[in-house]
Amino acid sequence: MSILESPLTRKLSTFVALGDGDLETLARFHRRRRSFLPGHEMIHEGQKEPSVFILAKGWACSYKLLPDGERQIVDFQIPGDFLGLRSALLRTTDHSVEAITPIEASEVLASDIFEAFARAPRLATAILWAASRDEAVVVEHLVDIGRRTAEERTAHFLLELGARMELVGLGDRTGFDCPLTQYHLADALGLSAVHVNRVLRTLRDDGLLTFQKGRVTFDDFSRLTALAGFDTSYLDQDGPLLR
Amino acid sequence: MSILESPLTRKLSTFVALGDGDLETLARFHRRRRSFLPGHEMIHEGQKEPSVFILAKGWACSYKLLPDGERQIVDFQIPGDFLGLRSALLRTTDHSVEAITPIEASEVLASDIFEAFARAPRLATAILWAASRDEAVVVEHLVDIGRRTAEERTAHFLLELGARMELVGLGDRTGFDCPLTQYHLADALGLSAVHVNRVLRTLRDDGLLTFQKGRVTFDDFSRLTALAGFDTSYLDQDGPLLR
DNA sequence: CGATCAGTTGAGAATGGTCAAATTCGGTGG
DNA sequence: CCACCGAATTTGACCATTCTCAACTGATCG
Repeated sequence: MSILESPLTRKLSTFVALGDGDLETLARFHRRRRSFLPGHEMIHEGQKEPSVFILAKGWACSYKLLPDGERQIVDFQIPGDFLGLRSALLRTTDHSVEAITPIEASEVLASDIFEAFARAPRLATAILWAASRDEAVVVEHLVDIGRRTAEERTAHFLLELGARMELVGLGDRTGFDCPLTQYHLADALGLSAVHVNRVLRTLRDDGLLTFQKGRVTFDDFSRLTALAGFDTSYLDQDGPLLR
Repeated sequence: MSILESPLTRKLSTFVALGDGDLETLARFHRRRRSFLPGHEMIHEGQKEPSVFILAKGWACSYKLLPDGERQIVDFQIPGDFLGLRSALLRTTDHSVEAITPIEASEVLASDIFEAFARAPRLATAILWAASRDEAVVVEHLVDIGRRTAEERTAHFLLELGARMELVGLGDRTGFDCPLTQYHLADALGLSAVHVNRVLRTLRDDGLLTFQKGRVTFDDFSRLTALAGFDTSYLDQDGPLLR
């Protein structure tokens, strides 16, 4: 795959048009190709040397574990997303990242990123934009868990994933392929797996959304966005690409 | 107050020792002093021109409102914190910020920050560190709401605020002055104000923590941290300043 | 063909919400 | 100094969302 069609390039281009120098620097990020199997813990909480990856293929999740063994999934990462970027500057990594599917990723050294900041300011801005957007996603996730009912929350979260998949060309408003289990959803949404199951059932029975056999189908997109109160503006992705 | 004793300088110095050039650039951030009264909405969700402030005195909160009028507070800002930094690169601001107490702050232009990146790379790194730390705080807040019980959550949240206050010289492990109402806490913790009241009561009755008359008192710091499972490492503040 | 893992369903319990009514407390004006 | 006001806090009674435990189904895989 050429750098021009990579999910990350596609995503960053939503924000700024990248020049040849930017693309060249970006290509240099992709020299250390690595593969991981499902379940592999790519980044460990407490790690002293930060690792940063760019996800090219597959899904991962970042999470924190509590003393009692409970898990909170902070976010899922899809192609084009950075893994571990936030911890690049912290002296110890504050979360873990696990491969959900088989993964192909590029390992990036923190020093490569800092060099890029000096060499390709346009690209640097785009990377900071991606980081800001990732944080906006986490903030909206916080709102999901804090103030939305289980149904609104589930609908909102899956709509967001759909919008993010669409941005990298892996989905549209009919739905997207989704390798998550109901346990993953439960740990992300702060619910029990049993309750997630019941919520998915009522959403399906109401003709709103189907989560089955590795695919999320938006059965009634407009009623679903209304139920969830979903407004894409926080994703800041209605840019050059879409308009 | 000299730039050397400002809460922000104190905080950033935890991460790197700033040189004269850095301090000079930092001083230049403080040219536009502004004051706000309690309740004033300093930053509005949906705003097209981003505003960034550095908080010198007082407390603020960043939040999002839902269609049904419910509010989720994302974070409280205390002296030394940035307001609106995350939105500096997004094309429309994704949250609002309101003054809780009377506030003194410096307004910073996004362009000033970018200039600083070119001119004072050490300072730039420190600012990115502060932004990463802010995000780590939001992530831990997500864990609070998603996977901790109301009591653990309340204890953890107040312990975190205490640690942050300590970093800027406004608190210690006996407690800190805190202008929040129980409604603020409720909107931050994803609980009802009534339940927050009950939780605070049991924490007080158990001799763990007192939240009263504008002050949070840690009555039994070690039992409290044990209950909350509080580990400061995500705050990444055990740096030059403290050891 | 067992074993394992994801998904389903039911019943009862618990955490936290809602509604409504005090009570306290810091001001403010008389 | 005192009466009063509004905001914040407190408490009780009842309700509902969500959890836990437990059992059962169905698909996949060596």
